[in-house]
Amino acid sequence: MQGVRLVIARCSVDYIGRLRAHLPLATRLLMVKADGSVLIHSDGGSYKPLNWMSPPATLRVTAPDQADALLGVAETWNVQHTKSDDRLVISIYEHLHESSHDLGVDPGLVKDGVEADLQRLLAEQITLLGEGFSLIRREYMTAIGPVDILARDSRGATVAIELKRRGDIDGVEQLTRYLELLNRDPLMSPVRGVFAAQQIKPQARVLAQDRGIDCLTLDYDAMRGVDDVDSRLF
Amino acid sequence: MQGVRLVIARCSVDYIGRLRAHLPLATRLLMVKADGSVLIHSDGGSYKPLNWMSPPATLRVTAPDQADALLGVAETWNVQHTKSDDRLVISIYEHLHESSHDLGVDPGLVKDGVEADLQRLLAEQITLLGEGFSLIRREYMTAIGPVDILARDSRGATVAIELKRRGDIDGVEQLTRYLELLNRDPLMSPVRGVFAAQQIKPQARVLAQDRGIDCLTLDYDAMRGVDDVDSRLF
DNA sequence: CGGTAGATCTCGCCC
DNA sequence: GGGCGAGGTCTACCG
Repeated sequence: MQGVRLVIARCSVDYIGRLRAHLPLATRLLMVKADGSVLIHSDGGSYKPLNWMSPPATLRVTAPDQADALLGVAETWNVQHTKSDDRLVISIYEHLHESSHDLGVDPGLVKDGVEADLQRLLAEQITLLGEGFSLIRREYMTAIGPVDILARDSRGATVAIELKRRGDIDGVEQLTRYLELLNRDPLMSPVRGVFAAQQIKPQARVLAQDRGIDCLTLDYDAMRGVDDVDSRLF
Repeated sequence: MQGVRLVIARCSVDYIGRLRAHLPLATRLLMVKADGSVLIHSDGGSYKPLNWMSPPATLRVTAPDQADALLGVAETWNVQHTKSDDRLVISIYEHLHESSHDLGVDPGLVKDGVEADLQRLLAEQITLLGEGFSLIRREYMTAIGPVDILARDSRGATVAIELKRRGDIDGVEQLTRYLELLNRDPLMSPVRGVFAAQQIKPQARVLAQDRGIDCLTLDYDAMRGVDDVDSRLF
């Protein structure tokens, strides 16, 4: 099968899998995609459906059992995830609308301004950290994960930089773990830390200060302005 | 306006807000909800739309400017978030299908098996932690957040329990912060920690052990089996 | 309103 | 496939 199928129906829904969830009888939009995934939307909420089944899955439509038939169920949709025990059971009481549409393959979303872009720009403009700074490398791998940026300051000391769009307490914990590890290496030690983000929350700033970590607030628009115009995505 | 509007159209999309994102020309499903929110779905992916605008928002349809008109744009949708500068611009090249449906208010999802349920069960079955354990209280508030469960062991010592469905390294960090704080209170100290989860990842277990935190794996189905049948949701 | 933490998180990368 | 981190995270809850 190909394309997306749209159904408006009065239905109730039960999900059994990582947890259990139930939707009482109401009119909803059911979206069935080609990969067997199903989304159940109401009029409202955000982009997250009320309930759903992730792909890959298979939809099997059956007649309701006698008990359900007596309650007014017209047909039962069994949506079974292909790789797990996750299951969605949709009881259709009334079919109000139905249509199918072939959309074709989507070229996909192009993003600009995510953490990776910020990292690229800061690596290019490493002297934002201070005069005489030089880049050692981005995504410096360690046993417990990658350090966003490793640099050298004007006196030759190593600096580990943790980069966030929004600087939260978790980011400080993350950088702390990296610093602990890096400072165990006598060839690397002493390594100091810089917590750089577009916005740093007060509590994160306090925790960073408490641990001797410097904070740096970044202006993405200004950094992008410095960047070569040709390298922009659009 | 009321109800959900479904449009199949050849379109391109630009989002400008917390970041920038672009969708090249392709055929997609546009879902416009009563609160002005818009979802842009392709045939594939999971429940997350390719692009979207969260409510509350307003949709304003205009004629394309001359440049866009020459490129084949039939109409331009401006979706403006009501409370921020977030904006979605949808360029409609071809309207392939259109329908509107009144869904009414949804009664909403009923869940069973989330962390709150696990917490309630563990509080009721506190001796799962060991013989002679007694509950002090759930959601014990501190300045840095709530401790999931505070209990007393058979020797009268205080135990802080951090509960997760999936025990990750972050949960151990979280519990460590709580223990640090609680142990600063001489009336409370010494407080030891227990990290309880349905599944505990190896790295989290190692970190917990390193910090003198006990780990406990929980069997939700067994715990629910012990629970009074009448208290179940469905 | 900000801070904290959960989520059927989803998504993407890299080992 | 598992582990790890980002996300326009979103969402609920509590101060």
